[in-house]
Amino acid sequence: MRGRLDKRQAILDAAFRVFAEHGYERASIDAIAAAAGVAKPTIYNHLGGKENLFRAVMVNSAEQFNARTLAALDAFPADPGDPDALRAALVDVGVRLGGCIADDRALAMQRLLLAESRRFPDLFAAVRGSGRDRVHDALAGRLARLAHAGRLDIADPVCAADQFVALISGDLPVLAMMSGTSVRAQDLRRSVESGVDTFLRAFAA
Amino acid sequence: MRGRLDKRQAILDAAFRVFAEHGYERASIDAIAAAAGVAKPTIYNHLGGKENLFRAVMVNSAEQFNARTLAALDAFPADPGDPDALRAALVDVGVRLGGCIADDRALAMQRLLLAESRRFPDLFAAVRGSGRDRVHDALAGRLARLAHAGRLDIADPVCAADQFVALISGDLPVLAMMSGTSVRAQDLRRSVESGVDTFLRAFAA
DNA sequence: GGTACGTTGAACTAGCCAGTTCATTTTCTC
DNA sequence: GAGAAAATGAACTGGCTAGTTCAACGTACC
Repeated sequence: MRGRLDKRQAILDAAFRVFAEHGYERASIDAIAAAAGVAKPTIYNHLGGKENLFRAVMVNSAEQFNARTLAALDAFPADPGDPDALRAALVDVGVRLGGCIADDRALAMQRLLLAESRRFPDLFAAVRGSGRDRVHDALAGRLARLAHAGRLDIADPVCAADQFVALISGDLPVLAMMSGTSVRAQDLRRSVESGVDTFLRAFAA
Repeated sequence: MRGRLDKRQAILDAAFRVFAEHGYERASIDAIAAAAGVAKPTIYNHLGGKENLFRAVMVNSAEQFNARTLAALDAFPADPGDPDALRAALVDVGVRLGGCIADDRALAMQRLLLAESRRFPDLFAAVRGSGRDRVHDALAGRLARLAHAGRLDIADPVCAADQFVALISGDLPVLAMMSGTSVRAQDLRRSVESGVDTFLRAFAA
């Protein structure tokens, strides 16, 4: 590690923006340096080269995304009580979780990971190991607890967790990524509410 | 339209492969020409340039994908009869539909569309207008018919169609795209079966 | 203030690539 | 077979970019 921390962070932030805007190939180091307010050699001093820079940006971004997603699960109720409270609690968690998934930064990150998956196969492992699997495990644990409390009737909590996530977000993230637009809050909320309703029709005890 | 049809098709096929392998930026016209067995100027004669070529490849690919996906819905039963037959029929359709969605070519296409969505915003409209919306509409229509036949209890067929697709595929396609692997048939089948089971727990009459 | 380290702006290099040109060959149609 | 259109291989052009170099300047620490 060399150089000033504030320079390094400015580089990472700027690089994320430029990569998100132009994609890996068309994001030039010159543009990133200008956006970061540093000289081009400074980027090489700190991050070594374009590939390393991209890796650092992606790993950094994934860590933030995962932390936010796990934090969204802190709102998960151990036992919310009656069915109305259960629905409200699941909608709340769904909106929080869906908010993380559908966040513009998260979508930009995912699009970059998808676009560059062939060039950076190691990044998939980093993202999956540190994030998606842990989030789904944590969610499965919470669903199992609700089942144990007699609120849900679930045979396989891991599967139910996967389906909960699939139901609340549907294809909103992919469509937003493709269209280059943001997921609107009302669209997300509607998706979460109908997703939770379907989830409860299937799994409420 | 100039040139020989077989040359044009060879170019489109080869271009798809090279774009899928290397992404838009790193796919060189030289490489595409070599893969197609044509001279570089032939590509310019037929397709005009790299951007037009990419558009033609994507539109062509999306049309094939959409035709296949709509055809998968032809297996949808008007009224399969008893609950076991309904489940079996939905699993069959799910596997067919999921097979289209998770097909390697479809995943490659989607990854390219996602990666290049900012450069080619018009492609999203082409894909959405000709495909995804029609497929979901067709699926909603068939679900509504099952509801009318008293087999399903569905308030909103469009929403139910979206959720059916979300449940059967989950995040298998995205994970496959990110990891650069294929969706395994057994994984897809398991996802479809548990997805259909959840769907029926929620919506069976 | 002196020293060491980090940063800078400008210039450079080598490689890559989309698009173009052209004389020649091939293919197709009559 | 003749003529027109399509295709070819080779070479070229101009633009772009990752990475490098360097003298000079800026910053931090003692």
